[in-house]
Amino acid sequence: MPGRVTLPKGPTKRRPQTTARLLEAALDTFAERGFHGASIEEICERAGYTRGAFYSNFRTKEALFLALFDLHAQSVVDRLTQAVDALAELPEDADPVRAVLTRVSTVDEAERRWYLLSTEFTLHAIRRPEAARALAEHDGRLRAEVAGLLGRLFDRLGRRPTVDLDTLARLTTAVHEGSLAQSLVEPDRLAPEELAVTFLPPLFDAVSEKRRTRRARGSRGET
Amino acid sequence: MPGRVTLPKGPTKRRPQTTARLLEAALDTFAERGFHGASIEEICERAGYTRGAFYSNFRTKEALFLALFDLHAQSVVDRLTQAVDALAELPEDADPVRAVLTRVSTVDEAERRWYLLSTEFTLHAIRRPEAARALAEHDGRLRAEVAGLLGRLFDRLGRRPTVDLDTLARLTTAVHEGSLAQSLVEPDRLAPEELAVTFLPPLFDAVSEKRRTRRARGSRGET
DNA sequence: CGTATCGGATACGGATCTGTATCCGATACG
DNA sequence: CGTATCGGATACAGATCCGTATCCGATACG
Repeated sequence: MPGRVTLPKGPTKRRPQTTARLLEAALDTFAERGFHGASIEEICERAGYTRGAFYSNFRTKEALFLALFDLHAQSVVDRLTQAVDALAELPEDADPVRAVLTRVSTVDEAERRWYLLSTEFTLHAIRRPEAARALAEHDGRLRAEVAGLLGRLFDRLGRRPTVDLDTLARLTTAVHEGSLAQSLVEPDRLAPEELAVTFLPPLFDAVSEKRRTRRARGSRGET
Repeated sequence: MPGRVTLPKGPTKRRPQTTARLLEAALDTFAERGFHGASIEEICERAGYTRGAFYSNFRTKEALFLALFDLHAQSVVDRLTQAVDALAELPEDADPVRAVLTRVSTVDEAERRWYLLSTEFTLHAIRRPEAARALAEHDGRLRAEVAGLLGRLFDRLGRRPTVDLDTLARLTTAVHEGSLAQSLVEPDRLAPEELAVTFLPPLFDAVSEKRRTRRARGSRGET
């Protein structure tokens, strides 16, 4: 009884290639037309395949959508993790809050597409409790990451938060999403990082207190 | 040939009735299925008409969508205006911030539908610059209302804001929308007013200073 | 070199949906 | 009481789109 699970013998090399292209085309198309507005046909066309290829790789349009969401969700988490790591290597005198914010709130085309996609997924989830659970789970992971980042941030600032970090992460996310939306609607009226840069520092300050001068800095001990 | 513009003589009584029902059915349907997902046919069905009635009252599905948005957008402004007025009649010792917040962040079914609709409209606007202008204009009116409300709020608190009220209104909106989204995705994990109630008071405090005890309670504070 | 198998293309049936063009009943008005 | 006009229904033609069933070429492997 060897683990002969799913080891095909024929020509089994192109599959990931194809799925990848389909996913990419799907991202473009969903971003342009929205979930319902995007037809499977157009997605396949853009990817350079026919519908046969699609149904050979995904069961339904929704499955494709979920796969796409998972994929990019993961990339967001990664990006945030990088931000956390980068924080450690920041010069001691830099303003860590601003550093993180400007890093996080760049709005390139990818970010724009991702916003459209994830917002549409949120709408989808509000209507479908099952999808809502999946989304909540992902948001939870993301939020944990944000909370960790905030923890380190306070640490560096020599302050101790007086509120639940998870809840503060919720707020931060809300601000980020909300202001991203506004800056996408009025690209030349509102810089995407403006709200966060303006209000988060004083807020962070307001919901934390100066740490009783215990516990020295762990990682980098230079002045 | 004087200005005989649109003065029909025949049976001209039912029209507003019909449009109203169509609009209502459209709100339901858009909320359930989304813009693209909702078919004109279903909307008419729910309203108790056929497609003929629709095309007699609207030029296209998008026109219907716009009309619906305008209608409800206006109702939101009204609601906020009421909140401002109600503020004036609050007992002197009440916490005005909390009072306003709980009033604004009730999430009934109507609010839910409105969120779905306006968010979808936002997505639509991000893709269509023309729609974006319309949305920006409405958001502007709304924001002015919010800014006025904030102004009165600070006034009552005996504080003077140190930041631009318009920008602060942007932030408030962002928080409201963002946290509304989160509470709709996880209805039993996050109360819709929790983020606002938790963080806005300390933030408002942080971005304002105690007023130099001059100038009694007039009607409105200038810079 | 033959062949089993996999990836993807083609072909097809069926379901919607959209607009328009036309028709009918009801009402305001002379 | 007759009739012009309006509101809305019906009928129709065209356009997608979806999902499946089937077919074909290519490759890994014996």
